[in-house]
Amino acid sequence: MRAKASGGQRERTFTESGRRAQIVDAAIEVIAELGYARASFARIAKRAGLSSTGMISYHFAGKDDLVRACAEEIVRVLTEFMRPRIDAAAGYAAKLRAYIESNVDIVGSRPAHLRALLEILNNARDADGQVIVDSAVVTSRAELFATHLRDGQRAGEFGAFDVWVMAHALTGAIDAVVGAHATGEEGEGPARDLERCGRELADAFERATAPWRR
Amino acid sequence: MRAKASGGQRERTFTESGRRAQIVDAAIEVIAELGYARASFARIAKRAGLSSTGMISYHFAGKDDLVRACAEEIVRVLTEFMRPRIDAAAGYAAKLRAYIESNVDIVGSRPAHLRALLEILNNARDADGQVIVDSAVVTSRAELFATHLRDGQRAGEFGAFDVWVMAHALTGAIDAVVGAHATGEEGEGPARDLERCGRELADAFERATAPWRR
Amino acid sequence: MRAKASGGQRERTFTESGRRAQIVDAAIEVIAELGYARASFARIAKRAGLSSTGMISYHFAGKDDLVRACAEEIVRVLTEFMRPRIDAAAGYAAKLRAYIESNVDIVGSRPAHLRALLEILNNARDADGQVIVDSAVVTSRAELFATHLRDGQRAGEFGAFDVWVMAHALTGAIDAVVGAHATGEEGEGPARDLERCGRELADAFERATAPWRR
Amino acid sequence: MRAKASGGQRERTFTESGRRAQIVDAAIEVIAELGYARASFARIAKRAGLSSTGMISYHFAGKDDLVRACAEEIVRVLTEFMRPRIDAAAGYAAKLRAYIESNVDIVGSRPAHLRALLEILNNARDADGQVIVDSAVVTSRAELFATHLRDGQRAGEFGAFDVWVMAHALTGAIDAVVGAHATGEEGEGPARDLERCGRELADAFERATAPWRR
DNA sequence: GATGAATGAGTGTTCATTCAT
DNA sequence: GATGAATGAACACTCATTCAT
Repeated sequence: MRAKASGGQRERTFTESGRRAQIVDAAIEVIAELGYARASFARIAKRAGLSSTGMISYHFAGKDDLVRACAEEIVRVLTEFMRPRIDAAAGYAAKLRAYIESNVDIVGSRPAHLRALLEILNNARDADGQVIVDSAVVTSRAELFATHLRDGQRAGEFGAFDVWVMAHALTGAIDAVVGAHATGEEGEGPARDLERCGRELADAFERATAPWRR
Repeated sequence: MRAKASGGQRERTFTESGRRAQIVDAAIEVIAELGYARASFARIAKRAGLSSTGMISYHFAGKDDLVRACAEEIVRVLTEFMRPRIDAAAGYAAKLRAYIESNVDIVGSRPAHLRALLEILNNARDADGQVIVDSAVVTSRAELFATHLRDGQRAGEFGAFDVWVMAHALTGAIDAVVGAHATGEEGEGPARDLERCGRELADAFERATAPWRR
Repeated sequence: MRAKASGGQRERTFTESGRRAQIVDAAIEVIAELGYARASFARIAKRAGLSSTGMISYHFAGKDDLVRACAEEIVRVLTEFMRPRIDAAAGYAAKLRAYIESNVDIVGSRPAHLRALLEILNNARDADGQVIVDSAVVTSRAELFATHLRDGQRAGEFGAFDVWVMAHALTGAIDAVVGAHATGEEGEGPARDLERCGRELADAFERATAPWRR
Repeated sequence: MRAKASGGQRERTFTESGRRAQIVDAAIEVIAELGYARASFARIAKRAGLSSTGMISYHFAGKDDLVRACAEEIVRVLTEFMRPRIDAAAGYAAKLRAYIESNVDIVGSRPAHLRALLEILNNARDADGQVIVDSAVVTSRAELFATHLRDGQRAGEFGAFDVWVMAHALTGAIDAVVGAHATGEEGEGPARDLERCGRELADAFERATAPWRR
């Protein structure tokens, strides 16, 4: 009787897709604003203009399912934002810079999506304490980096560092800078605009990854 | 009837200190294992071998107080581990390397402490959604970095990067590498030992921060 | 997911109104019987035939909200009982008598409502120790008296007493007589029926308020 | 081993009496300030400068016992304050006036004692919901009034009212005026000083009780 | 399809009281 | 005499989920 199980490939009616999208959007907003722990069905339903939480349970198999749907939607939106800029760049180093800069820039146009994604990646666990979306999203991001870095090394555009370490350092650094900026903590010094932050970060990793004589 | 408020300066009896320490240790373990959101008083009490959650409330003014006590204990332990190595290093660059390497190494000897600290920093908020331990710990970490980097720049050991961005990139990168290693996700390639990860990460930031010709 | 906040103007379904009324009735009974302090959600739920206290929280925003709803319901019932008799009386003195007598009589038909109201007025405070329903009910009662007395003085039906003192004396006297009668304490002497008590009290205040030569 | 059972006639050592008195004083203050429901052993112990609530349980058989001791102490103090003024008055009517006026005046010199007494009378119940101090204190007050009024009637100083009703009206009126004044609610008009309130109230009951032609 | 009332386990916290020391 | 750690029940309240309608 129930649709549920977002992993399934059942086709969805328009209204169901509409409701699902509406709920996912509301959930993303609430998670971004209140954090994962405080993002209850009740608050999400209120934000979505729904009269009861039952509606959410009706459309999603459970909280895990909803969270996964949110993560997928966020990744879709972020990718859509970053893809063109990365594609436009020529060469591994340039693509890496495009990735970093666009990832940082995104905090300006989609701050909620980014905050929500970080919340989900850091906190979402199922009843057994297992991470919910990690393998589907974050690993792929790091692995994607790793692949890119390895390819760039082979092409001679990068130096001889450990790609696994560098890939994770990269994701962590981006998230931290973005997070610190999003929470308004800008420290002393000249007002920090996003573009400059992105450029600085890209500069740092350019130096870290550039070929060098060992 | 307890002075509670960890900030207080009331002297504590031996038994009370013992119980507090016991509870803090249990809380750190539970937070590390189950994540902050699932670390309830009930679970912490069970882990500590306590008969009721009331006992925790008896020794701590509230969850916030317990969490702060955990953070302080973790920082104390981590500092104790890292301090000698950092002090032994001579020069800004060497000290930075010592910090990074010892911070990564620590995941081997105190994995729970590190995981718990990250959980707390990322998730612990009070009823109003305000971060609980940030200013006392994480900001000071980034600010400490920023100060170190700025001093190093003046001494000519570092290049002309933005210290705010670099400091946050540094903390984020360390936490990400450490976190990825702690969760057992080691990707492909040769088995990654911690020391090598620390060295690689230190290498990367050495290149990123080294003086260069603009 | 309920609009809650009894002040809200959301329309309610039939079932919801029913449940709310049912809970309010149970709460009034429990407060009257056990006193405000002992009127916990658990006891109210049991009295209302509900399976859990969560149900009460579902229909009311909190204990304060429930208590306010109780006070409103009680005032509604009491007003319904007294209004016709007061309206039927002609002149300030006669209306005062009608108020006092009907207020005392009501203890016969709605003893729980009266006891509960007194309990609420005397004890209901929020977390900060602020009175919950005072301004809405009890003050208005004393103020209403004061206005009535002042108008009666201007019309020459009452003497030259201080209206503030008299108004509070009036409310206090009514509540005390009603309370003493409700708790079954009737002292010695002939069995005291309610009507006679009301008449005696009205007589006393008639003498106290009647015009006199200073 | 334990002293306890305040009703008992065991002689007490000096320190024990001292501790008891100290606890009773603290309890009276806390009840007056926070209300009966919020006056927990923990708060009373803190106010008394005690390190644990165990101390209270050691000296009193339970909360009921402590509350009874408080009521007795309050009545003792109030009586001490009022007795001389009442004794000095000659005649039933004059004594009644002295009682009312001194009772109102007392709010100026012992506001906490009065508030605490009202809190106890209105709220203190044992586990079965039975009033704790009523028979010992409040009834005696009303009964004392009733006796006084009856004697005055026989002496021809009072009219032919029902003494039970008048006695309770009197206690209720005094408590209400005193309570309203103590909570700062003074309404409009000229600043209301206590003496004037007492005089007004005494005037009102003088008129209500004075002999009249039926 | 959709609703919203209902559930029961769970949250942190406070409570009066006990008891070994 | 006195202490303070410990207890366990109770508190109001939130949670994700279910189910008759």
